[in-house]
Amino acid sequence: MRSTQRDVGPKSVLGRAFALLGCFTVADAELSLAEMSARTGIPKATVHRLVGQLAEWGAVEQTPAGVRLGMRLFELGQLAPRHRDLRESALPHMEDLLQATAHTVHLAVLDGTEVVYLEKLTGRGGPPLPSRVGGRMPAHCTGVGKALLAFSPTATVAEVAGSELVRRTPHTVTTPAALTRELADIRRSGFAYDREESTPGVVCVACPVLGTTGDVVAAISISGWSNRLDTGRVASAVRTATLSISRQLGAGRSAGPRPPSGGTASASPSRVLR
Amino acid sequence: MRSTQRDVGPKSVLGRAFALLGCFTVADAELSLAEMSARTGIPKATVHRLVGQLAEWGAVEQTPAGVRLGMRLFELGQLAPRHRDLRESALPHMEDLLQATAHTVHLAVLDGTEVVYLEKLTGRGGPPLPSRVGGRMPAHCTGVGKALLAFSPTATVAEVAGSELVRRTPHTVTTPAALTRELADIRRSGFAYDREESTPGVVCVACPVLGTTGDVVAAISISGWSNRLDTGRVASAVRTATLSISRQLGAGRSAGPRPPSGGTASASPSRVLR
DNA sequence: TCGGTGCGGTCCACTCAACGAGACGTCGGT
DNA sequence: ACCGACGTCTCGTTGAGTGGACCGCACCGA
Repeated sequence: MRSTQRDVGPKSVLGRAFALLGCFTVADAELSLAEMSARTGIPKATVHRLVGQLAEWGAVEQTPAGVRLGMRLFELGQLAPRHRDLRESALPHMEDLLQATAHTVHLAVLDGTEVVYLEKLTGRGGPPLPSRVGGRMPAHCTGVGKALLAFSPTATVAEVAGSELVRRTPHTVTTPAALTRELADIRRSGFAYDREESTPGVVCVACPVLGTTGDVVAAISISGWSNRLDTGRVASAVRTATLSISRQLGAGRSAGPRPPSGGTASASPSRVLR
Repeated sequence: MRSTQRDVGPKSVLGRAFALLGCFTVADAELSLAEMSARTGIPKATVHRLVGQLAEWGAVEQTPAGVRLGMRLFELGQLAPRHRDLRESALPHMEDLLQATAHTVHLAVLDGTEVVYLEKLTGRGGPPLPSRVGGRMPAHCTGVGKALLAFSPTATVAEVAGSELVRRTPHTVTTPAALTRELADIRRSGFAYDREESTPGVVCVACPVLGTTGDVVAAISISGWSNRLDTGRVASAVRTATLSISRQLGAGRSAGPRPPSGGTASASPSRVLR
């Protein structure tokens, strides 16, 4: 056997450093130097030195048991504008939704062909969901993902349609044609549904959050057991929340409206969503 | 004038990269290459190259207007174990506190002589607070900070007492003696109060969250206007929440109880907090 | 008690990745 | 047309980074 690594990672210091940080996952919160060396293919002497520098700055912490991600990364991550501005505006409304419906509320943005969850308020007695703040899911099989795609530039949609549409449940949309059709529906109605497409027995409704220039910046959803959550009933609450947030986002400073660089798939998202 | 910089930053690539990332603050969410160069003292050609590498990995994003922190940092930051485990256990209880009292709820940990806020649920109509998720405050003038210090190893307390106790309001505790005295009170009662010591007109109650081995890992507080929040009334609710969280933390996997390496200031935190 | 094993940590001569002064094209303001 | 400020790119130089080898230690089964 030729060992499990063989990254022969990037030659740049930064590339190596990021490779080391990338070793950590939810399951592997704490690793030994030797393990990091094995995973990245970086010689242990180098790992030792790099980890030392990372620790000096607070990106990782050295514990008796090994190395783990440090607080400084968390602090820095919280400064990421895409996250900060949205969370600030959205959180109160998300809390309202949680109180009103008692179901799990998600806030997510699109990144490539995946969604990244920025916030998650878990409802009591809701289903265990694979989502996690800072976690990723394929866009095509989630409510938030479809809400985001429906109002995204055609290029973005094409990228997703061109990628493999992984089947996660029997109900997952797995053909580009079906996806395109559904996105058109979402554009018309303003609502995206996930009918047990990402997790069996779980449904959700999602609505897009529009920025000042009318482009999608995020999406919010409510999820719950398919037999206990009436998506039609809570849909308007979700839309109300997203509209409030969109309006609030206008108040934030923005470096002037950016030119609509890539034709949006819809005629005018703000029209149908008024 | 000799320019405002003069960092002559670390010679290591990582040091420079971190210096660049450190340029960003809440106020400066988006910077130009030239500005980053000026602030760090790194030649612009180097900044250009490093930012390119950082962007390649997603640590920063290059927009037409400049450079800003990227999503990848947020994602990584969410994996920091100290944050993740705590948030998972604490958030539901924090939501309960918010619903029950309608006041702002904080979750924070100690880092050096400062506290870092891990979570903040803002109550309706509460005072505008300087705290922010991922933000820092001096430990000696906040409720959470004192709750954390009271049950921290003596070395930690000494470090804080030895540092300058910045006066933030007329009520701020600014002498080591007064601080030590108050910490003893907190150890006895299990409650830490902030009586307009960090922000004028704002009070708060805080309780420590204990880990499996009985050492403090975090603190939770409720804050509000001094004339509208009866700290004595909500104190027991905070304690109940922190006790629940402490118990829940035991359920998480931990690499075996670590030996109590540094004598704790209190006789036995878990006794008084039972 | 003793060799084997895997760990974190250290050393040091080599070398190539990182460096940065400088040149260039392009804006936007005057 | 001029200027200044910016992002970008080039290229000869060099020292920061490298990694094979080694050390001391803790643990474990023989």
